[in-house]
Amino acid sequence: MSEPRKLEVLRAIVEDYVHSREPVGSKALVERHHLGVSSATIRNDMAALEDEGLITAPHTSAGRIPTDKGYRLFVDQISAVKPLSQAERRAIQTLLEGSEDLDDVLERTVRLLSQLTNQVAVVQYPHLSRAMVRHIEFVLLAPRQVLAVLIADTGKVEQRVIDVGQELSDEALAGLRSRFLKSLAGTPLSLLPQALPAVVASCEPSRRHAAQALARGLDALANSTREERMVMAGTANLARSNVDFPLSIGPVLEALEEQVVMLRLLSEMAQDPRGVTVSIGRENPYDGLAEASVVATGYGPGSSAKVGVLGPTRMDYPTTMAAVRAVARYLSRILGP
Amino acid sequence: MSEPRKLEVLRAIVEDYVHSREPVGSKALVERHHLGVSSATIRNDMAALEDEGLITAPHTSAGRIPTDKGYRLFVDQISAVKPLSQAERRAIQTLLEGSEDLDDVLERTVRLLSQLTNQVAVVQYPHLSRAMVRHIEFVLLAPRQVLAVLIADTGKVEQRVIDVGQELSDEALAGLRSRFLKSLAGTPLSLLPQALPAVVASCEPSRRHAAQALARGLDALANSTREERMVMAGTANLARSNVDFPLSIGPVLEALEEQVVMLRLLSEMAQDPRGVTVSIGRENPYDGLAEASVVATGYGPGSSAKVGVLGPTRMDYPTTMAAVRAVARYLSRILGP
DNA sequence: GGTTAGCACTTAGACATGACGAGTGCTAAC
DNA sequence: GTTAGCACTCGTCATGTCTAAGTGCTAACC
Repeated sequence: MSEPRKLEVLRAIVEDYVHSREPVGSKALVERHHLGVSSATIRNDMAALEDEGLITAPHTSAGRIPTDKGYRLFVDQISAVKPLSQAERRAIQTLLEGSEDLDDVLERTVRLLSQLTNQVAVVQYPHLSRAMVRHIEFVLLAPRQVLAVLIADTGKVEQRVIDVGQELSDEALAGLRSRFLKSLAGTPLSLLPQALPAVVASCEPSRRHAAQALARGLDALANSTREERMVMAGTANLARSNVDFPLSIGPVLEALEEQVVMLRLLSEMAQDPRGVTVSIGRENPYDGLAEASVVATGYGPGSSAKVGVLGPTRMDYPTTMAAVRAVARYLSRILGP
Repeated sequence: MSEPRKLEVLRAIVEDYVHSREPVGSKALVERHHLGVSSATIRNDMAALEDEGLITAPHTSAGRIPTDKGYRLFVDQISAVKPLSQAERRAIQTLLEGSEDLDDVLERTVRLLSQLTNQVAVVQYPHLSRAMVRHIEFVLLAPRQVLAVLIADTGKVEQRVIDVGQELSDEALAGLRSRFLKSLAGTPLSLLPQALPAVVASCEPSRRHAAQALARGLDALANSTREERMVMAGTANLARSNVDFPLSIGPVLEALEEQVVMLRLLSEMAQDPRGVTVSIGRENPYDGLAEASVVATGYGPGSSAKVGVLGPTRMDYPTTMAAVRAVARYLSRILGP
């Protein structure tokens, strides 16, 4: 029993099953792929694959379907990269280049990716770490309430209402604003936590309290909110393939709606700097996604933010991986310097 | 055959069907509701109701289920307002009061509403019309690119990148900014289109071109983007009741994802200033929602923005309507002056 | 040793059959 | 206008049978 042929059989099973959604038997296999051996031989190979836990039979006399482990092996060792068609590349390029706003870019990206893959696409807001403070604005909403706006040189704008704990005049606030702005303009957002105390210390003691509150607010602005958000598209694709989620797509929709779940999942996926990462079925930490796979990769500076696709474990991995990788590349290029 | 009893029968059918999801027969009806007449009489009434197109029988020997028209009559004439429980009222109040940001308020609102009704909740961003310009900021991203930020007194922040068509120095831009700001601060956003030309005219001729571009940008900021967006929650509830969408929930998800469809639907729903509006099944202009109903109402200034709930036609209208109305009221109060 | 052919065995799924029950419509009596 | 009674219609469920697909195993083959 040759080891290479066994892998070839696994590959054929995965491909056929992904294509037909039906358990694939030994006979159909030798017909569709010219393996050069008889169905009986394939049966032996299949029995071996089943012993290794790579495939399984839904019932005694049905064909085999891949297990999570089988998909894993397929993805890791067997599948070949499937380059995108010229048309697809062009579609990516033209669609993404027409956008201006960051929101706009991300929105177009998910739509594109979900159409390309016929799955659910998600993209995380890019991390701010390398961005620098371009501008800071404080607006007095009420005597004690200040709207703080932080504008980064990447064109990203963050806002938050802050209760400063003491009454401030417009003039006082303007003074604070110029002090903050002078000290912090050009500071990388990642260094804000270190830089803020000095600014607070330089303020007049009578306004120290308000300055403290504002500093805390800015700190939070830099680190939280947006990068903890994501955009999503293509949930309707889940319903189309509802055969693939026997238990109903409810839990999957719940996971998608609980953005926290998705974000943790994306950030926990092993960092493979060279390519896309795949999380298959029960490998997912969240139970609702036991029948789903996530294909994701990083983009942007340091590949820190993630873009990816979610679909049934029975998914066309090579194509999906290619699409995710290509989209991430274009995305990096557009958002890049 | 008494007319009032016929309506009573329709009411009973709707209520039982909503509760049990099963066609309801004449016998079960007299048992569950003490109507004081025999099942045969009910049968006569039912036959009459069927003739009028208010109920229908899925097959010869099954009970009856309401038609869209039947639901319509039920909603318009029969259903009694079902006040929320004390606990629910408190839940609304505490949950919504803890929020600061507008985004935050809307997000909490949809979550709350979807939990309250076990349906999909949507809320449209409030219209800006009455908001006033609080602050304007221009940031030079590149020699010709300006990031314009418009801050309204409602705490809303809008941003956009504008190509000004000519090179600007930081100083020049600061000059434009202060000119815009001085003229426009306090202007209602709805009056921006009229106010902007005067500002442009007051600028130095050499910067007229840039000022024009900036004005166009601000105009767009005030009128577009956000109020054309909506927030949504509870899509997972669709899957739970997938029995109610025989054709699969795919088309419904598509409609929800195409925000344009939902926004048009919401805005086209007849403006009943005194209460919530209901659009039932095939009354919806969009085919994918032929088995769905939308319960919505306006909120905020002029009740111009909409908040609502989407679910199967087989839905508990009285409760849903009460929840939507209550949430809209709290929302108006919080966002109010 | 690996490969093949053949055959007995298992099982899901499709189909027919019949009993049952829920529900209707109609008619005649009240 | 209401009621009781009865014949009739269907959907559902349980049962049984048959077929096609596919396996596992054994014995022969190279």
